[in-house]
Amino acid sequence: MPVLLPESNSFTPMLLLMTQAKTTLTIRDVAKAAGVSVSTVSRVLNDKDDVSTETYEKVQGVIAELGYTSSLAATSMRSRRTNVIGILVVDMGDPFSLELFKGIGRAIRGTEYDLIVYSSGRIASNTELGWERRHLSRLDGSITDGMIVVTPTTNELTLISPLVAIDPHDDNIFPAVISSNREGASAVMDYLISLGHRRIGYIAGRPGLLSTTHRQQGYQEALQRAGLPIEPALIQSGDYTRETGFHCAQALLTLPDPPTAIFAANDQSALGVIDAVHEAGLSIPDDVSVVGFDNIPQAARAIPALTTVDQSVSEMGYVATNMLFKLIHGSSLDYQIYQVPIQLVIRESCRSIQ
Amino acid sequence: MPVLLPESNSFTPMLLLMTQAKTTLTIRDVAKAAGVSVSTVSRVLNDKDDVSTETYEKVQGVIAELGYTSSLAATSMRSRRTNVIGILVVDMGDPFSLELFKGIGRAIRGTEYDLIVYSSGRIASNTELGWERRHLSRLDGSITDGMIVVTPTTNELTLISPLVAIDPHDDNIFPAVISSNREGASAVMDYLISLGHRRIGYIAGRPGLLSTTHRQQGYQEALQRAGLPIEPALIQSGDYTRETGFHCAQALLTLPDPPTAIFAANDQSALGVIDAVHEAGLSIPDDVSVVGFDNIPQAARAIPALTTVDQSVSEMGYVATNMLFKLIHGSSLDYQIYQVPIQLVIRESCRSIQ
DNA sequence: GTGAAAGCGCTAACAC
DNA sequence: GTGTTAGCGCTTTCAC
Repeated sequence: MPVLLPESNSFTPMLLLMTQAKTTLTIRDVAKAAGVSVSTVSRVLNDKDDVSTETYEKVQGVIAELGYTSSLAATSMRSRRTNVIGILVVDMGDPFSLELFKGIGRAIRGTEYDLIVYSSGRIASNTELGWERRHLSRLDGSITDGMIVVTPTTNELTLISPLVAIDPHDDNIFPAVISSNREGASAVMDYLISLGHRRIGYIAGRPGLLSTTHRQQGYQEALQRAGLPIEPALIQSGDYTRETGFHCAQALLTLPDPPTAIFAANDQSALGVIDAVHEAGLSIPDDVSVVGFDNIPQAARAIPALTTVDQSVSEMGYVATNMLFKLIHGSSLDYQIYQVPIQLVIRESCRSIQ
Repeated sequence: MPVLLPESNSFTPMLLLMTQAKTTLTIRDVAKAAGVSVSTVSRVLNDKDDVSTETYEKVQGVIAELGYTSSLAATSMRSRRTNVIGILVVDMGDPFSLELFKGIGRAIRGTEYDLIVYSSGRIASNTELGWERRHLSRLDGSITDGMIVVTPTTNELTLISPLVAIDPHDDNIFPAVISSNREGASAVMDYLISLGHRRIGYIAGRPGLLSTTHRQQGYQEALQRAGLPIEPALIQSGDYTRETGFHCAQALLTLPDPPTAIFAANDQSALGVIDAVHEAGLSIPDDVSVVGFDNIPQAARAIPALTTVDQSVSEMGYVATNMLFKLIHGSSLDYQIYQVPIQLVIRESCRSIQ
């Protein structure tokens, strides 16, 4: 509900035009004001050492006085180095990206680098193959010194500056930071199995996503390692939503031989499981143990009294940024692929059987 | 803990160099390949109508084949219109910015605009006066068609393209989106007072922040409106943290005549209040009613069974973006200042007195 | 130590 | 309809 304040009556951008009147301040303006040539100003801007102290200070004074800043566009075009790193994301608002930003923000703080997050509104072009490549080349080699890309396919990317991929879904040739979906799911299963559970229900993620596949792989691998059977009836195909989690859990609970534990592939479906357990008049963990998995610590921890798997996506952002710094700087990497560790947050939602 | 995968042994950027070998693809390459002039390619790129269908398709074919994308830097420099809007934030990772991104992402989705979030790592320059201006002019008038700025001071900003300010702390002359801190706090108090509470404790925010001042104003105004006294003993100076919230609440609860309700200025201090109430062996709401305030719905709602004030920062981002679109498009604004509505989420944490 | 001038990739006159 | 050309603001030789 828009609140119209007094001053807002039929606003026309008058004031705005006033403040916009000023034309862009260029290096020529600074040169003119300082009584030197543009090249001298450029030298001062880039801290070249062949400028006399006297001139340097005079120019710096003028720059400060005028409040001049070089245009990113012009600088980018002319020189390789911009001190800007870029992040390419599909959707600015999704939790994964947001979590990533935290880590990237942390990594960049205190450095001399600036950060540009680039995201396109044209959804059509985002589903279309090759959008990453197109957006990438818009920044790469001009505005940014290096890029972090959150995209499933990196194979077809060709670029000029260093790149670090976040959770690539192909055999990528770039340095990358990857999730521990399989390992995390395995760890959950090992834990449940160690508690004595033998029949463990699984609520899978949205079909088609790699996280779904990997988490389910972890589930199955752990069973196999423990010599337990993989029962199709215990595996419900979910979609990472609470509603579906609810229905899947109901299906599991009404099985002739219901599982003693349920493992949900993300926080939302875990919530659905909790709903279903309560609706069935059962209690956690007395009747059934419940575990959830999530990328984002806060999401997982927001569910009280539920054992969860944390896997910090923000850590992925942090590591990726530091890898990129190294690449830009020309140093060799400590690892080409970094797998973020997982953490099992154990609460009272699981009960030991016997 | 870094996980070194097999392929990561002493990695040197060999592969990378290979993929980086390709030099930037320019408009000239496309022109050459299509057998036309650069201006024709430019015309095709910008969908000018004076190109023959034949030529148009030939050029488009080459563009697609080569995977060419125009350089943002070059385009920005030459033409006013880039179809990119920029957001300037101090800290990429703070909850306020992240929440804003959600709304901005939502607003931009499906439009023809791209989004650039700009943030600087140089913390020193961020505390320094005028950083906004410097960063702004780096993008403004070159890369972006308009900007959204999250900064307390907007007075000294001069720019070329439209600007929308988020929660400016000065008498700004730009279109802005502002918080409802005062109104929200007032609404909470009206609610508590309507329940019959007369002695309401307040845990203030971090001194120096405008949100702190405004929320406290709301607290005091509501008391005055109701003809109730403002008792200094009931107002604790907090800092938006859980720990301080805890200590402040303890102080309130051990008063000779303790309040029947406590209003915490944010979600964290509300958590501290809950801790203190429980530690004192008291219960909510039987012994004391508790309310929390927060900008971010999720934060406030994450506290179970606590009445909270929501004020969606993401909504601020959404509205700001749409205001900016209008400005860029040259349309007049519906309002120059938009105040985001607040919402009281009432749960069982408050008890009616008498 | 400083200036003049070329040109980065692109767009927008202006020719033809 | 299409090509030629002059810059946008900047960095970087190359003179002086």
